[in-house]
Amino acid sequence: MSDTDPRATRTGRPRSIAADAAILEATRASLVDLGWSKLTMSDVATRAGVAKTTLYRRWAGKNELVVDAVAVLFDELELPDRGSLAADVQGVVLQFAALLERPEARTALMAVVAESTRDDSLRHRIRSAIVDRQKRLVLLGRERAQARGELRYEDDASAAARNADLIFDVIAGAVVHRTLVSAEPVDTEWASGFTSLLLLGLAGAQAG
Amino acid sequence: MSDTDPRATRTGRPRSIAADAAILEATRASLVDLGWSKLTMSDVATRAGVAKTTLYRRWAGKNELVVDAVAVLFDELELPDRGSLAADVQGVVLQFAALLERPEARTALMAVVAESTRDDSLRHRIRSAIVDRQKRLVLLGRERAQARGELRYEDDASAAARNADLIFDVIAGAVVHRTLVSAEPVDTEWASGFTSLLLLGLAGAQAG
DNA sequence: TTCCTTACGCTACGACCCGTAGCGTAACTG
DNA sequence: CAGTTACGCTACGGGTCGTAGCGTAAGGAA
Repeated sequence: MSDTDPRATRTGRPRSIAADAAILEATRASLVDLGWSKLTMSDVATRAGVAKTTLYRRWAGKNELVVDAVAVLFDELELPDRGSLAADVQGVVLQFAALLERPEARTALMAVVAESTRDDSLRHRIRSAIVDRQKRLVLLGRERAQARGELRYEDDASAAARNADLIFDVIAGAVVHRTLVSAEPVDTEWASGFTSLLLLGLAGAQAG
Repeated sequence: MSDTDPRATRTGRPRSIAADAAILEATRASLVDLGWSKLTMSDVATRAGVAKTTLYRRWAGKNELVVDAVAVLFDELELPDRGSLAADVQGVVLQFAALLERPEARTALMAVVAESTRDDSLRHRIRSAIVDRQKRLVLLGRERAQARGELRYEDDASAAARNADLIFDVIAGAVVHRTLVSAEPVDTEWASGFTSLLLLGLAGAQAG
């Protein structure tokens, strides 16, 4: 979570896992109250009832701390089988949108992505802690659609992977852009319009 | 640009427009060298050969300054008629992607969007300075496609507006997400795959 | 238990940036 | 000319950063 994690039987006093939980919780609370830019390490430490030095012993800085604090929110994402590809897409869109409604996610997500443009290790951390958690849903949804006969099984494995990446960027990108850039709500109506656009395409959606 | 702009014949020494240009140029340079998080007002002032107080006389802070500094990059966006809707979409995707290749845009865009989640006035500034510049292209592209007969003219004006907004979020969102979150290049191949997905839909693109 | 090792809380610190006030000077208007 | 506004410069209090140093707490090993 915080550092290299050699769970080998180490000697000495172990790190308090209660402190870990308290710090991440305090980080989310601080994000809600202050937002990304005004969040400070001192404030988080105070809220968590922990010394500031303890934070720096576990996280390199604000970026890494916030990524870990927000990552757990993405564990909530699920993809129950709603019976059809369209229903599954719409469901995941609304679920992701609900996540972006949370102020701690809104203010933190774009900020850490912005930082990651100049920090490779941060980008990898975001990928494994957040992005991969979302991409699972795309792969799962495709499998189901293929099993239902709604999508073909693809021959070329690398082409299939590229396609999954494409669809992931389209879905996640559209929801994020709608929510944070256009600052308009992702309601059922929008999700339904987006779904039919994704499934039928521009001309097809207009006809149907 | 910087403030309320009552171009009424004002008395006193006028603001140096040369300083404006130097400041915005210095801001972009500082973004390239330092990135968003390490950019400081003092640094920009020094680069521009201007007193720090001059910056604060024109911009409320780092957020507003960077938005204005980056906004001009979006003036480059154009939509030459490439003969078909598909070609126009692919063209605008590649053009937007090229813009996001510039380090000053990469590091600044997501950062100011993140800040805008807690600052309404900043959000409005981004909308008028950046977002609207992009949305023009969508409207223009749709007009052309309708003139070509590739898309229907829509009866309901509000539904048409919602549809344009949807398409805008899908295109811009996908490119941004691919570039900054997935951190993969938007090359001709990806743009072509995205275009056929957008036009034909999931099933259609797979068949074709 | 006693030693060894590591984590913790606390304090203090230099470095840096923020945003503003105050001043004298420069530039333009009527 | 006088009046008005912008500019450069300096200085300041307030805040955050990230680290060092210390004594203490909590585990494992002999």
